[in-house]
Amino acid sequence: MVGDNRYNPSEVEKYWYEKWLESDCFHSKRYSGTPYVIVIPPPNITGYLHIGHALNNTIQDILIRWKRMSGFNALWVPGTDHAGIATQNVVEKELMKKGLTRKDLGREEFLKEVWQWREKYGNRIIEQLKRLGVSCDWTRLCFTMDKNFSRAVQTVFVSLYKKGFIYRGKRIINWCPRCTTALSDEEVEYSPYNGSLYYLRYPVEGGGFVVVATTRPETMLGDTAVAVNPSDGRYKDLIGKKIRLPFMNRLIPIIPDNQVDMKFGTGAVKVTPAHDPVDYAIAYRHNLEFITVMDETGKMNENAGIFRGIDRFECRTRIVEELRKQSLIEKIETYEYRIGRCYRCDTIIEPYISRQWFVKMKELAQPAIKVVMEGHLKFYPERWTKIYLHWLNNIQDWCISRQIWWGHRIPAWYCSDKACPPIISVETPKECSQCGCKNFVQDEDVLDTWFSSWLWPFAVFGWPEKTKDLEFFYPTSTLVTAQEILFFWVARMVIAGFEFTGKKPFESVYIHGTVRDETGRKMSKSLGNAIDPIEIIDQSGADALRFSLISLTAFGQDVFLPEKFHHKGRNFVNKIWNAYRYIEMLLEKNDCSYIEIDSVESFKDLRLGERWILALLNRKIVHITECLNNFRFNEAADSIYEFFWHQYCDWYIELSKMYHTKEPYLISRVIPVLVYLMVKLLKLLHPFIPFVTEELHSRMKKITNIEDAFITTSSWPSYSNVFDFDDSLELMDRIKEIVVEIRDLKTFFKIPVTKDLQAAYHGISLLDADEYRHMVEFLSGIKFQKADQIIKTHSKDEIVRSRGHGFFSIKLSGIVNIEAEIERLVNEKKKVLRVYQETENKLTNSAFLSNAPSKVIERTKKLRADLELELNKIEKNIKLLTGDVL
RNA sequence: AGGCGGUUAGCUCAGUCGGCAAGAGCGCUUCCCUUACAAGGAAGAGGUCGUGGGUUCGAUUCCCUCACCGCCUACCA
Repeated sequence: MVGDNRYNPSEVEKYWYEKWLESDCFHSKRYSGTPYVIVIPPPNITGYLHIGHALNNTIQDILIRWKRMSGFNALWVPGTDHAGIATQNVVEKELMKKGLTRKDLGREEFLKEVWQWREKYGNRIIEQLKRLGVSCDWTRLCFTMDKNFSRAVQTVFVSLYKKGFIYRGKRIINWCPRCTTALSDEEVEYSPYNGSLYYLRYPVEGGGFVVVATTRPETMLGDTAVAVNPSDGRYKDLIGKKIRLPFMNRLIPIIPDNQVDMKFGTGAVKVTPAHDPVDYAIAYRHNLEFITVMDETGKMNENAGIFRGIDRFECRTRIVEELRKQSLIEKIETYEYRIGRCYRCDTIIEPYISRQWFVKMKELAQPAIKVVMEGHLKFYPERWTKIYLHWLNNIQDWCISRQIWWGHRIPAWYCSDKACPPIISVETPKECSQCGCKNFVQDEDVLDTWFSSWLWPFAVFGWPEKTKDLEFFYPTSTLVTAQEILFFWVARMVIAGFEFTGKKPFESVYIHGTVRDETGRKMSKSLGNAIDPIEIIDQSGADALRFSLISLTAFGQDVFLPEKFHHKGRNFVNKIWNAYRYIEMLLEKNDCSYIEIDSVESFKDLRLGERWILALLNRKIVHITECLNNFRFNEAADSIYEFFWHQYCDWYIELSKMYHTKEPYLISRVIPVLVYLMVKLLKLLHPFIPFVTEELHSRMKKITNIEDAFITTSSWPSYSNVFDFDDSLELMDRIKEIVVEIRDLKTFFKIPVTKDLQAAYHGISLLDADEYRHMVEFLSGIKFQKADQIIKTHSKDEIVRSRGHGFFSIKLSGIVNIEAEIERLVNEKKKVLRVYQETENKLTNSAFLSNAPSKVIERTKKLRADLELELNKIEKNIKLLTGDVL
């Protein structure tokens, strides 16, 4: 026999991935057939493969392999994302080890460093993806900083600017003092924070105090007003009066504004227009002064008076101390609130006023809303539709400039000498049309990484050029992604799709759940709770990882992974491996070197076992295909698992052992059917566990007439009329029932397996047929004789059982524990009686009879009949055992 | 504050249109190293389907209430 009894994935996986690549198995055809296209959510070049990637990419791979086998011209475009802030952070950290900052190097040198880093590590995650077995077309590997991609980004910027959708303005934005850059609203993550609410006493000019509550006392240095609600009786008289701001000695007005919540704090709020979005809005309405009191690193600046040069949090402490000394602290309450942090470095965000570039989103968003409203772009699960629409309907302007160096530099040019309006163009301008000067400086800032990612579905095909690829492969088919980037990426891609190509970028979006640990936390490196997929692949193989992950992830539901989750797939793959070994062994034993599958001859004059398993295969093919059509991956995976293990292996393979070596039926029918099933099952399994199926397919090729060079480029199984053996399904179920009943009886009475048992049956007409009786005898390990008299001649060493279909008895030479059997029967009777009663109630209920569909009534009637029969038999059995004669 | 998801076996979870004698994997119990597989086989135990109502002939499933867990949005300083 070939191979170890344990499947060893490591060599197999390496071998086949190389083979697939060598043979261009994952290439799409230019340009024929019906395209099915997926673009990968490009992983960040600084990233390592985590379990979330594994799930995301396994799903895509299942879809693409399934579609490829189903005859589509399947294309999966891979790529990576330059991840501006993250990558810059990584490289800066490297520099720091040498005691250098990016500023020491200067922009140009620093970018060289980053490019070098990316050459060295940028494809690390791609290599990890390959280990997962993903079938991307690697000849199309894209990067968001590729030349053509840059061109797409610049083109988009210019186009939007010309249409008036991009503007530059001084606004309050989210500022990360560590990354020293602006962030968009989406790049800020909020989390609970145990802080304090400080009640500050502001002296009113002319006597008295107003108490204001704040969580950030240090911002008081930039206060330019105190606001109260105009309908707040407490403060009516104060409106229009002035406050002398502590430390700054500045007079600031008390103003009325409806946005002030009377119920919160004291109902009076300090207004710091340059450091708070709400205050900014108030200030805008009241024409207040904007005073910035911090610098870009979060230190207090020259406007902070005596606190200049102190870090913002240190300043907070100092100010509170000082105010306390001056009796200007009313009280301090502990207060939990949500605080925004930088999604890249976790630093607390400072709302900060600065000049940035923005995209007006409202109008651009309209087609993206419409397409979903009209049902031309669908989300799976559907509930994301509402969340998507809610965001788009409330969309805010998008801050796209970043004060970093790594990224697409903003194509805005300023005259060196004069303050002309910026010139926006892809190329360096030659001459300013306003002042005629020829010297320009380019805007220092780069664009938000997502400002390039949102072009992904068409930029990967060469847009803005009108390429053949674009024409043929775009729009793409399905986008597979996680909920976290629905706004960041998905919604913006739809917007960009319509704005720049006039088309939706994809037909449907499947949003899978987030992978969490047992306690419900997101898996992340910083939490130290991450399961490393590469480690699992090393140990148990990519197939094991993929199958386990998919099987455990319900449609669109978050998944909580227990520690040994991957054992399910590992054990399953091992089972498949061994089933194959059995077939190979069987062929050897029977001198079969070559099996012609799909030959009409093999499917003639089949017995029950063959008819049954083929009919079941038919059903499975339909069901699994249906599941995949509906993104129900776990259901598909579990369905094949059940069929392969618990039908094919547990019953059909076992049944095949009933035949003697070289028995004609074995050779002419059983072996071909076994092989046929294996061939088809491997195909059904291939999208889920590509490696082991390819390996076994290649082995099958040597012994059968299958011609496909690779399973991955072979065809998906379909329903076959030849196997319309539906009558066999119920019949086989009954045989299985009888077998299980006998096995149970044997276990119950602790009868050794090997013991050659004589048994008799009565009233089970099924067993009158030699074929079926032999099956039961073989599978349950007893020998039958027909004996009508048995139930009348019960003796102590004979045990009688029944279930639905009659009686059988087994003659034992030893002692049987009659009491145990009686107890079991009594319990059984109770159980059956309860259900029988429920059924009876239904069927005597006229409302049920008149309202329920006839199908349900029929089913219920049949159930009642079965239960009644069973009850009778249990009772008779009890009588027999207690010695009552019938 | 609003929205969404969850609550089913000891654990992790399925369960589509309302009708099942409510399922799986792991774990557990008993037996078995029977020549595909001990990462295995056979048999079995284990559930008031979160609470309280409602609709219905019939509810794990639909509606409402509440509780707890989680997530996402939001300008309460």
